[in-house]
Amino acid sequence: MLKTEKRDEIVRAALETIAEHGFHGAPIAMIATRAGVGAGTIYRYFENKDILISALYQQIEGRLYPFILQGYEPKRPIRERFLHLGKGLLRYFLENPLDFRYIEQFHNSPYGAALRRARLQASSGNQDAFRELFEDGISQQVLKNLPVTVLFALAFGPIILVARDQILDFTRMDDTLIEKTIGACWDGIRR
Amino acid sequence: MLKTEKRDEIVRAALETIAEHGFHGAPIAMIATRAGVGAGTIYRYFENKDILISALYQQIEGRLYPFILQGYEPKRPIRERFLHLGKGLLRYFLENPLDFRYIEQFHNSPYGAALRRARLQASSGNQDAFRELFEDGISQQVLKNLPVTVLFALAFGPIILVARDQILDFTRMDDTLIEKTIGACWDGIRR
DNA sequence: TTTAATGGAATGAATATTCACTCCTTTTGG
DNA sequence: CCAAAAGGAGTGAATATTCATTCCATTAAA
Repeated sequence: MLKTEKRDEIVRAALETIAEHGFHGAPIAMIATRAGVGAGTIYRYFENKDILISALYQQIEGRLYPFILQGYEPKRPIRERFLHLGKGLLRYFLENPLDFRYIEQFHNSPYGAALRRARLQASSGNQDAFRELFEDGISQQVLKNLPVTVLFALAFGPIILVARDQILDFTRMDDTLIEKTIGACWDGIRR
Repeated sequence: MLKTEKRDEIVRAALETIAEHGFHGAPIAMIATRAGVGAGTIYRYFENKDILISALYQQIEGRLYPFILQGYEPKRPIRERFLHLGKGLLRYFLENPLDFRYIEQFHNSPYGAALRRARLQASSGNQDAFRELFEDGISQQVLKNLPVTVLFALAFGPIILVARDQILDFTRMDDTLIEKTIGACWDGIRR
């Protein structure tokens, strides 16, 4: 097996295990077994578990943002841009439940809080699409005049809950329902 | 110290510790110290850690629902009822950050999923206020015709994110802002 | 043959849980 | 009314388990 393949196997196994059982139900030994690799081998690729966890998060972001921004046109009207981003995000979550679960775990842990705090300072360059959209929308008087954090919450809160529900098998979202849901989010933020 | 006081001390210490550090950053020994109690004592009141965790969750629900339902009038119009419940919920979360953090921890763990799954079967008698409200609203054509799970998401998703933001010190919500936020949630669910 | 990579047993730290004992309150017997 | 005994809550050191991480004998690559 090539070196990069082995690394990928480890990352994949870590994603699966952690998404399914949480950080604390995912011992290194279990990840190693699932990756078909010795426990010690993991430490040849990642200094320690924390670093593996952070690297995995970054890797997921590296898939998520390009997916959402595919075909995104920053010059179009606010509404259209919002629907694009919102639907993209929800679709990504629904199609990649492991990534979604992992992101949730991450954000509900000290890692996540630290990350967000860091990003409040220097904007990270990817979430900026959203921030910019909201700021544009406010100044054009298309969106409600609320703090950006609140607009974020109105837009993404429902997406997160809906995704969680589907993954736990409490709902099944089809394309029409996705459309309607993001439309409803729009109703929440628009003026 | 009376027996019930001691039990209360244990529960209080567990809430503090878990809300602050998560389930796994809250060893029994730490909870015991904070409660001013021997580690073994906890096991006189709770069979094991899992049972303590569940009991604590139920206790929080036992405070939350009465708070929200205070002054709630099931005969009033849908909109009014929704604003009442929504504002009540958000206020409770903002005023009781430990409870909120705990609830979040709980729902993002296997405990939470299991609980919700159980409740889908036999409706639990307290969340029913919300379910009833949404079902009424749909049949009266006041609310969007969407699955109840989606309406839940639209209504509570933003509340949860906004509460989390304030607790992590990313926003500060005052009364006006609470009002506007719940109003925006209403815009999301109304037809 | 030499070097690097690998696997997985060994290690030690952290943890939940148990249990033998202490101490105080209540009950009993005189 | 008092002293002795019983009951049971409380304790925290001891135990058993679970982990992340390290180490080194073995294997593969060069």
